[in-house]
Amino acid sequence: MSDASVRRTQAERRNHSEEALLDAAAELIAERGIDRASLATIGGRAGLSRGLPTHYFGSKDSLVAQVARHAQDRVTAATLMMLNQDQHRLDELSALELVRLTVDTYLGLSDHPTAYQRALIVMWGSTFPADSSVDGMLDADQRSYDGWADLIARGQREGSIRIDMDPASAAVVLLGFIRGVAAQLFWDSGVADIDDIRKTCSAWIDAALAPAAESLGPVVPDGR
Amino acid sequence: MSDASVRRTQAERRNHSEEALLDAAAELIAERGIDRASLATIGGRAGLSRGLPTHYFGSKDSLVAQVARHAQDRVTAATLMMLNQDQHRLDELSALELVRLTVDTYLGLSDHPTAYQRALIVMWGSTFPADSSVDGMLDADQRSYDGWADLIARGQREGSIRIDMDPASAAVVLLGFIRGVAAQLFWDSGVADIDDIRKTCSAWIDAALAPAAESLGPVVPDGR
Amino acid sequence: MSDASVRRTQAERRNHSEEALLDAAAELIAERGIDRASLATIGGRAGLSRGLPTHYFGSKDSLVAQVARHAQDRVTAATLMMLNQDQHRLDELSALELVRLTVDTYLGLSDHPTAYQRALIVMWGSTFPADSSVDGMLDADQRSYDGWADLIARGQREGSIRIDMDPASAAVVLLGFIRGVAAQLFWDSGVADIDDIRKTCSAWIDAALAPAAESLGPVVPDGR
Amino acid sequence: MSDASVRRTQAERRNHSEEALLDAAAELIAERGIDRASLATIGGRAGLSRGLPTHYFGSKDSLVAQVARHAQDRVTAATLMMLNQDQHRLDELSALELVRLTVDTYLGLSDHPTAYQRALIVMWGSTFPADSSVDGMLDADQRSYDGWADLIARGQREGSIRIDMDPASAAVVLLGFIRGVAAQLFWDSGVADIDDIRKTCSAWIDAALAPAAESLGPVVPDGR
DNA sequence: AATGAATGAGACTTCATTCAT
DNA sequence: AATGAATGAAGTCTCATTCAT
Repeated sequence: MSDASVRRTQAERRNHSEEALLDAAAELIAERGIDRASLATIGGRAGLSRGLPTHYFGSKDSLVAQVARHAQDRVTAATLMMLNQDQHRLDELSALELVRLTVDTYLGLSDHPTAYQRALIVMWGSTFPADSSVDGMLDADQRSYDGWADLIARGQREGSIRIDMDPASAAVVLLGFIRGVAAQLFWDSGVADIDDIRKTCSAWIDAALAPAAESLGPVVPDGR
Repeated sequence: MSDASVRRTQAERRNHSEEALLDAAAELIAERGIDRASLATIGGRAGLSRGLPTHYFGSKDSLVAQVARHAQDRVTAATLMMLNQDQHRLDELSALELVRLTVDTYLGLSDHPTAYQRALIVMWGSTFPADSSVDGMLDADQRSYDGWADLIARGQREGSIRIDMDPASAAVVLLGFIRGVAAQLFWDSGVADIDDIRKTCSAWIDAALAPAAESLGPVVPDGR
Repeated sequence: MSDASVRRTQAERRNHSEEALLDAAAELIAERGIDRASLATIGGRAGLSRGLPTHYFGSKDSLVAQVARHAQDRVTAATLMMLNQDQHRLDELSALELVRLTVDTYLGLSDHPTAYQRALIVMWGSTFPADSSVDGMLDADQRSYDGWADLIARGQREGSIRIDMDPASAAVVLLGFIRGVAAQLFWDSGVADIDDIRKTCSAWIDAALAPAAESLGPVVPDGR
Repeated sequence: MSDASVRRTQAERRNHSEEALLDAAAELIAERGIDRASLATIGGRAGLSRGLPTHYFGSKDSLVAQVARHAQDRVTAATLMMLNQDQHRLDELSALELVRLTVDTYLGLSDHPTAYQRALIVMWGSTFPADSSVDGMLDADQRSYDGWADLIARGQREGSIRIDMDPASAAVVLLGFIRGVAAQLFWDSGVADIDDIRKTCSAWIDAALAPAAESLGPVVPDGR
């Protein structure tokens, strides 16, 4: 057994090291931000040498891009797993319920967010400067947008989501909403009760997306 | 003497230079982020010397803190001005209307955001890392929270805002929402029509905050 | 067994790999210089693994030394072959004619220099720094000097080369001349016509080495 | 007096430091070659800090380019000075005499070459790799070529240089000759007597450039 | 025998900061 | 008051080399 962990093929060693580096990178990015997470520190945190991150990933940008991809995949997977654990029959849910549950699950994860979740938000924050380009975030973003927009459009077709909204606009708002709230939650969690906030968010989403019969009519009624 | 108008006092010059440095800093932070906006570049952009930022502000952290404060003040002032321009009698508005208008105005500014607005969002993004401390952002944040929470509480008292929400939680969510959407808008503005998004946001806020009669009942109907 | 032709012995494979590595090294040295030709790149260029250069040659210095030796051998061999191809009866030529022909042949090769020729010049250039020691170049240099000095001394004895010159000095000058011109040719070949330059060089050598007086008339007499 | 050296204007300090850095760079390039002369060492050798070279020159390439320019200027100036010291009336010399004297003077300098002279040769050697670009060497080269070609053409017009040579080709060969011999001299000076070599070179140049026939007799006529 | 994983020294560069002018 | 010269820490990246497989 101990043999197995000591004697490994080179491929195994490589895989293990890469994984360790990605994990360490995510942790340090979550802690310090991209710029202040140095490659040397990442190598050290992974229990490896200073030079290995560059050696494997070629450049910091490239490593960061990999972290972004990895993080996205992990978070998506985690969300899906949580959804399934909640014993919902996913295929029976309406699009609206799916949206609400996904967001709720995601924010629920935020209670004890993984390094990758935090890293993802931190990396999002790093894209705010106009000249900044966090490689790999654009792709990921686009995928997210499209996913949400599709889901919303589906909801509109099946009647679970109000139709007086452009799916694209709604996706932008929704994504901003989720990320913005998550960002607040991760770091100001002292400020307010997290379950309270989850409930509030669920209610918001319902109120905002549900076809809402008569409630929406008067919302922006006579004014603007 | 007639000199007075030409030769400004040292205090005036100092004021002017400080202002120029803050402007330049905001611009560069908006463009590159805090870490990549160097003091030398800031001095240069302001048309002043390389050493002046340190000379005036003592340290980069301190300069950044000043930018944060300055930015917050400016953005608040700009929002107020826009609100007044729209010839509303502010004191006649309900708290809900005030929230909606403020957000709408703020996002409207986002169409052509000033350097300070963008800098503010960028600096917000810089606070995401767990260990990060952008001096001056915490204060500002707290002030914002409190302001929104107060406004919401007032709305609840006067009946324009639903009462089944903790004002503190709602403030967190609201602030996350506004900032998150603004962040998306600044950099993905190509993605969707900005007016569409403003409308969507207004509708969301109404839906989320309005007392909403019967709409809330069935939202989270059977359980949670 | 029939295997013999397909399965080469290990010795053969080793030979082949070593050759491939030397070739690749020469190419990369010619392209980038010694310092910037990395062992990994050399392995890759040879179609072999990254670790093989060190494995075979022990160290970079050692590999470079081998390249130097190899290059010298190759270039000498190529020059001899060209001389023979030109169907001269080498043993009938005077020492002066031999010098002239050798130089001319060498510069003729420079029209389409091999990687080894270029590498040799590049390595020569790398010896210019005072502290530099390109292993193996010193030996090679000494051999070259001696060869030229011997040839010149022979010419002086047989009367084809003027006697008011120290053979050693003349060898230094001659070698500097050839290499310097070759270096110019390889990289500034656009500057002037290569055949023109060859002719000029031949004339120079004749003028410089021939026993004066009547020597210049017949130097480039009837032919070339 | 000591005051003067301690209290200097900033411009003086800057100038002094720049000069010191260029000198140190030339020395170290001459000793180790461009690649192995590190900026840190250059700063140290100049009695200044590690970071200053980049701080002033922006990049190593840029520093090297400045060294090249500086070196060329210095060497040219030194050669001219030597020529003048030799109490020749420069304007009375024929072009051929000028060529011979210049080369001779230059090689004479090579007895105790300055750091800049050696650096220049080393940098020339660094241009041999095909992909190499030592910024500023190309310009310098072109200027040298043109200068020599002009001088040769003038000699051909005035009759002191043989006309059966393309000035451009002759310039290439001449430059290769000088540099090649200088390269040999700097580092193999043990090999042969330097005065012998100078004489040999002078004789070569005369033999090669003089208008043939009767020219060779008197070339090294009365002594040297 | 051969591969390539891993290390760590050393290079260039950026930049906040200190200090002389 | 203001400038900018100078420093040195820290970061990214390259690469020869060592070592396990």
